Amino acid sequence: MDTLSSILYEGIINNFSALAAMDQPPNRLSEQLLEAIEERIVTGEYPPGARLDEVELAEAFGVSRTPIREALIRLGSIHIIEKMPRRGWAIAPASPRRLVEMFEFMAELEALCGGFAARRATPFQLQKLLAAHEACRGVKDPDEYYRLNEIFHVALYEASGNEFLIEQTLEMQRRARPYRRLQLRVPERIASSFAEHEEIVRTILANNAELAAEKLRQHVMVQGERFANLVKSVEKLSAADVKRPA
Amino acid sequence: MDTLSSILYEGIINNFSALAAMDQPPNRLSEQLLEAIEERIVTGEYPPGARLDEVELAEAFGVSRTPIREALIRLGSIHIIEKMPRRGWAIAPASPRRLVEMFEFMAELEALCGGFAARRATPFQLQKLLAAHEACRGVKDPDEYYRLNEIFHVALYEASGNEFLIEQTLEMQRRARPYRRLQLRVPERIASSFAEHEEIVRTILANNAELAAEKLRQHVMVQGERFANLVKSVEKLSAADVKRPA
DNA sequence: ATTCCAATTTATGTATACAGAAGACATTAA
DNA sequence: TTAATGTCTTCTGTATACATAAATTGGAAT
Repeated sequence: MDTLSSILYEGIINNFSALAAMDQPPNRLSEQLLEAIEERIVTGEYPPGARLDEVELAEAFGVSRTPIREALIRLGSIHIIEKMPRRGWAIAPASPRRLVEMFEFMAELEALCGGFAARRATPFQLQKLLAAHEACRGVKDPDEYYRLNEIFHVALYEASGNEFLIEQTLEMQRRARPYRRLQLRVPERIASSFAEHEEIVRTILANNAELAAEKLRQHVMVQGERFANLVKSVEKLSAADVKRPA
Repeated sequence: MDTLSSILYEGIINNFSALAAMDQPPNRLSEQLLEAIEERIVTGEYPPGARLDEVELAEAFGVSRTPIREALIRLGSIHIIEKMPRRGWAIAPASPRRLVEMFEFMAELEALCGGFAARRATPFQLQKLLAAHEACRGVKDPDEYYRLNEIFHVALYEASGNEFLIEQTLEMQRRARPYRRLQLRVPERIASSFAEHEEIVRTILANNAELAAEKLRQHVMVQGERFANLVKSVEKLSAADVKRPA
């Protein structure tokens, strides 16, 4: 399906000599497995409630249980899956409620970044933010805009000047990304998104922390516009695919 | 030292037959190792910056690398330790700046919880919050107050009603714990802390989200009162204890 | 003497083997 | 027919063995 899967598939064929050798800078078969499994969870290939059997997964990916275990443990640590006693791992149901809470939290983190940025951003950071914003101007292609949009947001985080906050927000962004994928990226949204960015940048440049925070909260949550859709789709997905919650 | 260590020690002596058999309901040697290692980190036995070598730990606890690895991976997932490429695991070193950023972030999370609690807490949650607050009344012993204080704050998180936020804040609390150790807990602080709690609870009960958030920000950051001390001591500590940053 | 290359050692990730406990299934007895 | 007990199979956790990549050290050459 994606490059990751094909790499892994390649690995199976080559009995992993290729994969093991391929390991560029970032080693970690388990890392790739983590992402692969996360991907499958998010796409619904492994639906909420489904069991994740170590042996099955190991066979499916053509690896031993060890890296699978590692990946599962890490997925468990970020609460994407849960371990039931003697029942193995299961995908934590991504309830609509949880998604809302997650995005609400994300919105607050971004608001925090915006507020800090308005108060403390250095000229250099503001310059980068502005540049990232300008790079979005006139972009029509949704995928391209999506990419540049992420860069803009990262620039915003960095303008907060709090390394710790930046790390945390980046991680949240990563965690939320799988679910964002479900969102329809309609072209009409691009214009309004860009307009909101514009306002946000202005507000930050004007050192209006409160307003910047509020605008960012709105901006992230406006995804709630299509959020209803997202939640609905997940709801259907859950209702349809769950075999038995048992 | 603690029961956990002694259990593990017992296990070493008995070549783990005892331990393996002891495994009441919650098996998991790795779980115990996780707690044991975290304990040692929190108490400062493994200070910030220290390396955690898999084989050393395995030998120290008399177990194989596997459960140690599992524990380390989990500690890494919650950012209590970090894995440096080819340098093994290490307890995240705490520069004064990073500590400030961390507590600032923590303060914002708590403020968030407080704000949400003021807006949405259920009567039951408020009741629990109030109970946790009352439990602190009149407590003189710093350690005991510290313990009850944590319970109060957890009750606050839970009153936010956002599961995701709760998880995140609890994780941050856990993450910050190793560094809190450095704080001097002076008895005089107890009274003012309690008074602040009192105000916070009142404000939340009055549904004043903005003010509750602000008071919590202050409350957590007042640790900044002794924060200067903390930072200073860490600064000295860093200067003195670090062998070579390499 | 300094630098570069090679070789040996160490560390880290993965595979596999093993053990113990829990659950399931079947058989027997009441 | 149902319940209980015993066995067998499966599953999960831990240990160990192995392979590879990186780092360090030593030697040689410039």
